[in-house]
Amino acid sequence: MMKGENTKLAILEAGLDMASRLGLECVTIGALAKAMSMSKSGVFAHFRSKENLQIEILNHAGKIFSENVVVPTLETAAGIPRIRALICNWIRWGASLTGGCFFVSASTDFSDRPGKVRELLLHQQNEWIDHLRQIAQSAAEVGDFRKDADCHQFAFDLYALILGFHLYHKLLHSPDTKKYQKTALERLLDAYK
Amino acid sequence: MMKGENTKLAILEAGLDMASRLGLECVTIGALAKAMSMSKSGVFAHFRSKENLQIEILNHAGKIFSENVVVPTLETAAGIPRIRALICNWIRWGASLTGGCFFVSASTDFSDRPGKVRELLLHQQNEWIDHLRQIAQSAAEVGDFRKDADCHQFAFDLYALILGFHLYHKLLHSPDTKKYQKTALERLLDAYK
DNA sequence: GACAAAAACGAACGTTCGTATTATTTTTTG
DNA sequence: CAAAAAATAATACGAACGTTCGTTTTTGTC
Repeated sequence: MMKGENTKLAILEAGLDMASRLGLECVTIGALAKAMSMSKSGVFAHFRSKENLQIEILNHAGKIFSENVVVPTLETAAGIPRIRALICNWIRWGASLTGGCFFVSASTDFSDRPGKVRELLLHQQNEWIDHLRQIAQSAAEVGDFRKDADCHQFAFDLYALILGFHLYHKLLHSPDTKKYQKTALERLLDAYK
Repeated sequence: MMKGENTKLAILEAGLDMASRLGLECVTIGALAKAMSMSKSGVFAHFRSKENLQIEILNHAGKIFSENVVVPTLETAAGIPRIRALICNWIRWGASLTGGCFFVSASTDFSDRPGKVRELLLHQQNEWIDHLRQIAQSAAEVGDFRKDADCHQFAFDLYALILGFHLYHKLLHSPDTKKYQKTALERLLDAYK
């Protein structure tokens, strides 16, 4: 009753990392079992289907992401400081997984795979983007951004910046990635002041 | 000698589209055979290994991409017009495949899959980014950009913009994607003038 | 320590994966 | 039109896929 929850969590942890590397679709129950030194059926029993496993990985990732990236920024002053904190946390989150940000992999992986997994991912991504919009909104309210700043546009701009960082960092291994990201962020913030 | 080349090209065409949807790793010889109404072994014979198939899809995509996206812009005046033409062509290229830009899928798919495929992809992406840098360079030379514009930075900025467009368009199906992209592009170009 | 519940296991199911070998068709060429 | 060559199909292989089942081990409770 207790043991079960622990191993399940450990499986999700391993599954999340594997998904960050190979994509959510390529997380295999057999490989997961091998990584956990468990039997295939032992792993399977926790989820009862692969779709369920994917959904639980998605939810687990969302929980961690919220706790480690989003929530801590609420202790930072609203406005530009909070935006900076969010980017900082996001980079740390990406670095905590072998394959980088799990949601970037999952998003490209499932953009053409209809089903419950895709629907949940879509919901999570919309929430994330809405959060980006909200922090822009509060930046406008505290005077860090113009009053008439287009916050939807800002969410797009910031997410694009993040995706660029991810590609340069994870595929190209460009040593200047951080510099590019910083420069782009400063220019972006300036544009909304 | 003739027939073979034709069917091989048709297979690559189908494989490219499948890869844009499911990712290059999930392009399966069996599924490809079904899509072509051929036998598995008939498809296999053209490539002799899956890794070869992936490499040939990658090269085929690179050829089409060069012909349809990069080369045509050389007829446009160097500078900002050429940059606009490139974005325009890139969007059309993305729309020509069911799953959107093949290289976006492939890049996230293979960023953690060592091997020849990843090496080739990396080479292609570096070439692409260098091309982005070059068109910024020529924009600086014709006076559309500042003389001291950081062209490496511009390549990063523009690619990030493209990735943002891809996500908004392909996963979120946001109806405002085009608007966001246009606004971001104008601001980006302004920043380098 | 007994006992029920929970968790993990091992074996097997049918299917699909990539690949190899062998046969048959189709196309090109002399 | 037949011979040579190329292209496709047929068949089979071992491995891995997700899943099911029945059994065994481990765990928490009285």
